[in-house]
Amino acid sequence: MRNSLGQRTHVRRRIVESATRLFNRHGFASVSIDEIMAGAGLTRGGFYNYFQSKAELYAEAVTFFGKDKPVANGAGQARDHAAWIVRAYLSRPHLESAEASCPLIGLPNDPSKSDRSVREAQEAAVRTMVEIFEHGVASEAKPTRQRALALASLCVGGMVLGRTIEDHSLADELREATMAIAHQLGELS
Amino acid sequence: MRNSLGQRTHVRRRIVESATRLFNRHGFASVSIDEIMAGAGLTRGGFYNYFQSKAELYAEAVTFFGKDKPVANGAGQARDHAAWIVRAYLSRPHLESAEASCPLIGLPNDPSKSDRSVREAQEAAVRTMVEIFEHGVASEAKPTRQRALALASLCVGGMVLGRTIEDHSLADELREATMAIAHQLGELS
DNA sequence: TGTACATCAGTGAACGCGCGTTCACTGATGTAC
DNA sequence: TGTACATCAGTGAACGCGCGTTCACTGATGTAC
Repeated sequence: MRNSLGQRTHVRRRIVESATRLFNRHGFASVSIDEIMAGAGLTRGGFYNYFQSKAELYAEAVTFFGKDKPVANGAGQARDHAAWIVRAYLSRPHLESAEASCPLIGLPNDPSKSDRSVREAQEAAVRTMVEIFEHGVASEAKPTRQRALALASLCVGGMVLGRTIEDHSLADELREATMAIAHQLGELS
Repeated sequence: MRNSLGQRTHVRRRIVESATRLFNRHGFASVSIDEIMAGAGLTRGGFYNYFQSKAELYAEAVTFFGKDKPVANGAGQARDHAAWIVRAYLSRPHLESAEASCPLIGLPNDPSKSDRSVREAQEAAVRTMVEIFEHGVASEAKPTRQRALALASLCVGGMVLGRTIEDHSLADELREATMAIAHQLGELS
């Protein structure tokens, strides 16, 4: 199975995609390399042909969070795009989705034990999120940065809490209350 | 060392206190029974004289979160007490403290893998927090419940993000922005 | 009061399991001739 | 075009470690007499 460079690149991307899906949903510690590789259609041992460690892959998966989102570029330039993002972020599909998710929701419990690269990637993800909100908040809503920071807290907090609640009606109530306040905050609607 | 019932109760409380401190700070998975027992001045093996499993202890430690806080009873009846709580919750000491913390900040990454009792305890902690805010929000700030739910999201989200950020100036900025918006939200200041 | 025995909180070694990581091997593909 | 060999992506067994849990043991305290 000696594959060309194109094959290698393709396989590598499949691993990163599988990892992104799993890490963003379950967090660093709760995902095994076995699961990641199975998700990419491979077996455990091949992992180290592509990455030096689990932490390196995690950092790579998280680093690009947001970077490739449509809202982060192009179509996302409109000043009210924060509204769109908040609605998507705090939507029921995002709450319940087993697929797409945000890495900030499943942050490792104890970042102090993590690699430097892991922490840097997480921090960069936070900055990216805040920047997206900062550019997306209505320009007349000042101070813009303060609101962007609070929006980040609201979105992440709402999802963290929502995911721990099994009672669907309470989870929905929390999600919708958070969304309503977030919209007020950004003067988004 | 055959101790009286009073001794047993005392030792048991020491274990729970040690566990609360560690779980609230680091989360369920990142704390070992060794560490908990060392924190109580004992060794590993004795743990099962007091608890059936790590999950049972975690549930007990989390269940009483907020129940014994001064803000939750007595002095906390004043209508603006949410202001006091929010300030304490989003304070720099709480962000940086290695001691006191809130179990909701270090929620296990993957609650779906946890015991039923663990999830129920977490859910109860969320409800407690929301209730405290609901009673503490200024009565003229309506809808009270919606604001209480959003406050919970803000507080937890702010701390989760703040704890992942190493850059102190960014962490402080986020903390303060979140606090400012929270105060506006509860019409608290 | 003193002695023998029973109890049981606490100890620390050991077990089992999951998982990150390593490694010897395989077999399909590419290259040399 | 066909054959022999080299490469290396992928495999799966094995290793090492951490940690939850179990268990045989110890030794201080309480009780019976």
